[in-house]
Amino acid sequence: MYIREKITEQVKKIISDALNQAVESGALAIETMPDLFLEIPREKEHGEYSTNIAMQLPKQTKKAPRFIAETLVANMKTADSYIESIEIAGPGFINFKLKPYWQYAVLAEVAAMKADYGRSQKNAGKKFNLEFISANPTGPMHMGNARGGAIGDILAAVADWTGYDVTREFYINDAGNQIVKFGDSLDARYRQLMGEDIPFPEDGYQGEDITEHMRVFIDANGDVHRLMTPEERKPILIDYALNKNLTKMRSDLEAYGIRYDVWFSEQSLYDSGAIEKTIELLGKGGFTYEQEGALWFKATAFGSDKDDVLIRANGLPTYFMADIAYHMDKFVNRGFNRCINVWGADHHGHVARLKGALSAVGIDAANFDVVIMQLVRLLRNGEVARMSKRQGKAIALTDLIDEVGVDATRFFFNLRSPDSHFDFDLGLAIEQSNDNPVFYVQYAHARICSIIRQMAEELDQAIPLDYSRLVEKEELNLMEMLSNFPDEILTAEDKLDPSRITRYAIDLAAAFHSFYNACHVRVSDKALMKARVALIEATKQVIQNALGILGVSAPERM
RNA sequence: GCGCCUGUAGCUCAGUAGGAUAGAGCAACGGCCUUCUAAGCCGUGUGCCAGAGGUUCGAAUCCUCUCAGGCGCACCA
Repeated sequence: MYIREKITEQVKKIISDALNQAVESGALAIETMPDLFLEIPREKEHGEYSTNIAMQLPKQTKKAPRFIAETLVANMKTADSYIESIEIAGPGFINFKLKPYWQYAVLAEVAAMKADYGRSQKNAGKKFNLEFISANPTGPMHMGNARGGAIGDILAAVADWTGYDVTREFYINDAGNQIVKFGDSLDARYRQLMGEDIPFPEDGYQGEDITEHMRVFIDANGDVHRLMTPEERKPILIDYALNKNLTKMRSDLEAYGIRYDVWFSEQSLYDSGAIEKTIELLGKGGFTYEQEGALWFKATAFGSDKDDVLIRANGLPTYFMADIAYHMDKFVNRGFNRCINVWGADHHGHVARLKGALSAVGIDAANFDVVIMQLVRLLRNGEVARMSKRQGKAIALTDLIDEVGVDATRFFFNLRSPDSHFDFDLGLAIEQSNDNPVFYVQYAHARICSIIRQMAEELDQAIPLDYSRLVEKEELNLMEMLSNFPDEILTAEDKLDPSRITRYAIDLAAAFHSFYNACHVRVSDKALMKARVALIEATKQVIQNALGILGVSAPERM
């Protein structure tokens, strides 16, 4: 258990013991114990911890908040604890001031745990599935996928650090209508390249990549497919181009620092019979009915405002149907305890009905959550530009990474919480990449590395390491920041908000830069120097760990 | 019409399990390199927290309504 958590538990116990004591002695009459919530006050004068419990009890106890607070404080036993003093303030806050230098413990913790500092066992033994991006495999990925990629990959890392056994998963939409369209587009380009004068389908994929696929295909295969009927040829073209696209996606994503554990094919749900099984299960539960030749799901029974089609009148299952089977596979066949998907805001309408359907097949929908990420709006010179994959006007993910860099791209797209809407001006991003906050954090790391390199020879091994030499407020503040890291990860997981880690990294870097300017490491007092080297080494380690979660490099020189 | 997200400093955003005086970065201005990386630090100013009601000892945070922007509301995915 980390120092911060240890102290929090201790303070909570002291409060609840005091409360019990007060009740037993008859000083306070309480029927239901209130939830104990400790907060870390914004103002340092209010101590390290504060509780508002006395202000939650007047109704039950029929006593004034100040009186309750005084009674509680009188019952608190703080001997052998981290608490230095307790104070009642304002309308009835109880503020706890910790004994000086409790922060030193964190330096030993970081030194001991190193690259694992910040990890916890909270979710040990549980399987976590994170599905993200899952872009249509009908063309190259665009800039919009960059945000989902950063959010998903980093949230997966966060979950991993809380003890989960994490699987990163890409759902390949290789079935359904868009594949039909894909085939039509490929076939049209094929025939055009073969010299036929035929029109391109109106709603086809107009991107240059489709034509390029067919050009390469023809180079390799000549005209052996020319005399086939389109119906014979399309599956061959689709298979060819889909494989090409998936290979490209895989390598593009690896270049973006994302490696998936599972690439899950939608088509496999049809092939394995998973879809039929799910239909049967839903039917048995009485959640389906037929109408106008289609099979419907009673989504209204789960709070939706209308029912949804599972099987179309033409006999083909909908995407929704496949998605139910897909998530059943995750929970039931593969035994995941928790499944999270990252979806763009344009799919949010799908969440409620999928949760409903999962409940219908007996899955606890509370273990399934969707992080809805607001869409990135692309600006060009301050004007809104539409992104459309079908028209091939999107900015490719690879171009973005080439121009802005992997580190800056991942950092930038994980800087704001997923539900913030944000505008992305490509010109501005490239221009700004020089004072992108990612460099601020990396710079702190490089600075530390530089100092450590130079201190290596000057350190006196004979002098014992004595943390108590660290008393400056910048030093104490830095240690406090380090002690908050484990909790920051837990909160990020709990709130499904990986952007907290990015902002933590910035705050930590800021605490270091302040320290750097206030305190020199190279000082004539060798014992002080040694203690400060220990402090910056711990800082370096935590920056590394944080950047590691973000998938951003921690350069030793800049 | 219905639903989801958002509205906080000039700009981009934190803060939203209710808490004490609402915070950062950018931009502006003024300082700091004859010992460790100035991609840095220190300082100065700015807010009807979109608006109106309500709940509460206490509301940026919870509830209701209104306004504004984004996104949905298919036998597309």
